[in-house]
Amino acid sequence: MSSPDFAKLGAVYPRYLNAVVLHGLATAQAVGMGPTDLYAVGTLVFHGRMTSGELAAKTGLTTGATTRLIDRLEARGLVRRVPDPADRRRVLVEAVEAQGVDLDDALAPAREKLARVFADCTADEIATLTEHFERAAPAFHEAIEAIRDAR
Amino acid sequence: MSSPDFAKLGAVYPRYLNAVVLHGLATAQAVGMGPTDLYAVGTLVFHGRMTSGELAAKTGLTTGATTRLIDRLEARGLVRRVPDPADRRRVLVEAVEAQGVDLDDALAPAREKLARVFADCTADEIATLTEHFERAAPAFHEAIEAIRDAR
DNA sequence: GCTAATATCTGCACTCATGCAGATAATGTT
DNA sequence: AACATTATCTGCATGAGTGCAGATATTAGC
Repeated sequence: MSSPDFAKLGAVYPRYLNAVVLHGLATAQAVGMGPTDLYAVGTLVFHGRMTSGELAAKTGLTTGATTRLIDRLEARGLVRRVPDPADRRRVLVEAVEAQGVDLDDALAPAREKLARVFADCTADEIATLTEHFERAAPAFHEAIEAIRDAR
Repeated sequence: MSSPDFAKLGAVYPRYLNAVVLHGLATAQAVGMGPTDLYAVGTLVFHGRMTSGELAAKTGLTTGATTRLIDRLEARGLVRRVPDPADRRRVLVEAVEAQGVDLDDALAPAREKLARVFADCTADEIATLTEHFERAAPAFHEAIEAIRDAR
């Protein structure tokens, strides 16, 4: 068995990440969402319910701007405000499970085209890919923390 | 050999894509770039040099707004204007190969953490992943086209 | 050569997200 | 019970990105 071909990976991977990010931006634009809104929803989906203040910290916005952010997302039905029973000053924000229909429509092409890519894979390959995705996702989130802390 | 576990993939994959997009947004924000600027640079890197008008079509902006977009990117040194020798009305825009140092810094954490993920893979796994990235990138770009055309 | 069409650029105005500062409500502290 | 602290929200102002319409330069057609 030969050693891993990291050179080829290094050539392919940046273009791949680029494509994923571009697709994310195109999707957001298609449903009329700005980058902050997209980021906030993604953060809430990943980390789960959090307070308005925590969301402000994650996004780097002031608490005032975050209030407006939540207003926008709530108006779109992407997010829900839940009063914190333990501390009635606080507002918990959570992503609504059934995301908007328009968002679903915008993601349909990617779903279809990627399903075709995955369909050609063997069971072993799917297992390899799944494990990679499982490990890479936290790595990206750690990198996000590092970027934020560096500022 | 069992059949591919698409159920698990379906559970893991959206969170992974979410993480990639979030990281892209955080990176852009860290270097003070807006979503359009990020999208434009990514498009130029992927598709290579193109005219101002073509970039306008890709981004969905008017030609006027695109002029300002190119101004911003050029001021940052991310992009270069090249006069078209065949048609002197036209301006070709191309990504500068040596991207800004600050962008490189912002990507460093991701590089490091992902290198660790890839380091644990066998040569076969790297090959599987590389092939997937190679096939998925065009799929995302096709999806982008589909989203754009649908509007 | 003259006119029409095309590509990019510029002036102006507008929208929208955001920061800032103060207001309101709730909790903790003594 | 009074006061300080904390969390979210609101009013106002600002700035960045964008559309629109017209200007300029170049090419194509007759």
